[in-house]
Amino acid sequence: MSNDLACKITASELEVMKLLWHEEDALPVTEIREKLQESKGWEPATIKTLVSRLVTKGAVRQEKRNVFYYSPLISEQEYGRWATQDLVSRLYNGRARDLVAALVHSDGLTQEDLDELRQMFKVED
Amino acid sequence: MSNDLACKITASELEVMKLLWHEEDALPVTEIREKLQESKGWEPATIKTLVSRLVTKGAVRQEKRNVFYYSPLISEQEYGRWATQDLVSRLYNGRARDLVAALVHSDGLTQEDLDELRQMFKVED
DNA sequence: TTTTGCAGTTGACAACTGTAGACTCTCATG
DNA sequence: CATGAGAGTCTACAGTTGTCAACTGCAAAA
Repeated sequence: MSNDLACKITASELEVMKLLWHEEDALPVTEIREKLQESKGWEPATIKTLVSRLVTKGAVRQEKRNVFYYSPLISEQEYGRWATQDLVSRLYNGRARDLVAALVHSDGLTQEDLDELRQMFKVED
Repeated sequence: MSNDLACKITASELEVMKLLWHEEDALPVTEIREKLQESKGWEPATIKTLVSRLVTKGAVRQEKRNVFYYSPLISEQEYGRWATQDLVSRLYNGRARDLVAALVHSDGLTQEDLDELRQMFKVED
């Protein structure tokens, strides 16, 4: 809703973002390639395309050192909020509580989850 | 995750589903058209396409009376669960509680929401 | 019965996605 | 300095999505 452009991250691209989010520093493609090649079985070309598209979309920064280094321009939290809000507005007419309610009433949460959430709500006052 | 085929409902198609979900009975295209034409500004052709695609996908039943009547084959809850699970698995590595946590820690919930949720968690034991 | 409007079906077409090959240029290594 | 690996860029191509027009028949109105 807010950050329109940067947020149209597709499923495949998201995998790249997740990798970048979990690293401290910017990564050279080499490393991105290595990790995703193994975990996703993608060809190097595919990975290069995804990274490029993310750069074009403004979701990733390309920083010139010897070789380009890549780091996220939008944070995981930011994207998470956006994606969640998107779901909420598309499906629950903007009523976020309905999303939680649906989650609670489905089998999506373990007892442990519920406990932890209850805890969270206690503190969150 | 579960109902793979029927669940690949796109954003536009979802608008049709939402309309159908909020009706008791099956609707003839006439009515679907009227309502969406007004609320979405879509051409009749567009609406017909969306309905057809939903039928093809098995998300909507086409029932022959004088003219075809349409009704949802998957429920709003069912789809909601699927979409939520999808988000959770794509973004939060399957940890549903993280989604809720993100929601709670963002500004996505009003005080009222929080109250109601707290209530829900109390009962939900 | 003829006409006409609209439901239903097909086709269309551009943009976006998933996936990947090919080409070029540069840097490290021999 | 020459060479080769691989980073970066371009191109490609099929499938999906958002939008819609054109055609075809049926059923109601005239």
